[in-house]
Amino acid sequence: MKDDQIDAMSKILKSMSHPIRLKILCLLQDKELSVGDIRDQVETTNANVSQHLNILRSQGIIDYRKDANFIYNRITDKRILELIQTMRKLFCPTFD
Amino acid sequence: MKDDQIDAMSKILKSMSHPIRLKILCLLQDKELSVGDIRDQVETTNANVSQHLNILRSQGIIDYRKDANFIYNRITDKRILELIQTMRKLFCPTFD
DNA sequence: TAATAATTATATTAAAAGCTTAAATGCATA
DNA sequence: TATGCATTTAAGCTTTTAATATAATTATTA
Repeated sequence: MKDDQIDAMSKILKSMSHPIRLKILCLLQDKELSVGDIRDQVETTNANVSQHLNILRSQGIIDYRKDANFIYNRITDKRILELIQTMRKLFCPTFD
Repeated sequence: MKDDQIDAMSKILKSMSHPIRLKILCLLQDKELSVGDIRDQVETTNANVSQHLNILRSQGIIDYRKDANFIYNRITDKRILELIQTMRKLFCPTFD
């Protein structure tokens, strides 16, 4: 277990450890969503969602595609998909 | 996905997201260790290790047993064991 | 050009995270 | 009981950075 692996993993965990960002990641498990979609489910402002998305983007966790003046976000890193699924299985028994 | 489940999970992630604490959890995967053992592997002071252990204890992630004037720490929560194993599998390919 | 979606820039506030140092506790043994 | 070792706790300090609000800006469409 190398120290730089530890460091890399803790950065990822840290970026996932904010309630809003974790919720965003859960929402993006099975679909892509626009910033506005996310803002509706996570109750906050557009700018705030955008700022949180930037943090996740800078970690390479999520990506986006542009369509008209909408930005659709999705999880790029398959490892993150699996990690979140494991977490839901472990910590959210009923899985909803 | 309930909001309080999200909150609970983000607290756990946050407590795991410090390099020293994550390293401690990795070290405790397959064995129990005293505070001094941990201090040797994570290079810092006794007091600092103790403080990090307290954070993990307060989340119910680790537990300890006392033997003479040594305190042996171990991971109590089996979910944490599985979560870390998943993370190592995903993010540390060579798995060492 | 007007309207909508999203980003960026800026600032502010708070807080809180992390570490160091030193003192205190607990246990064992001489 | 006195000493030494392992650990914890307390206090303080520094820094930083985290999170959000607000307002301005970009980009796209119509």
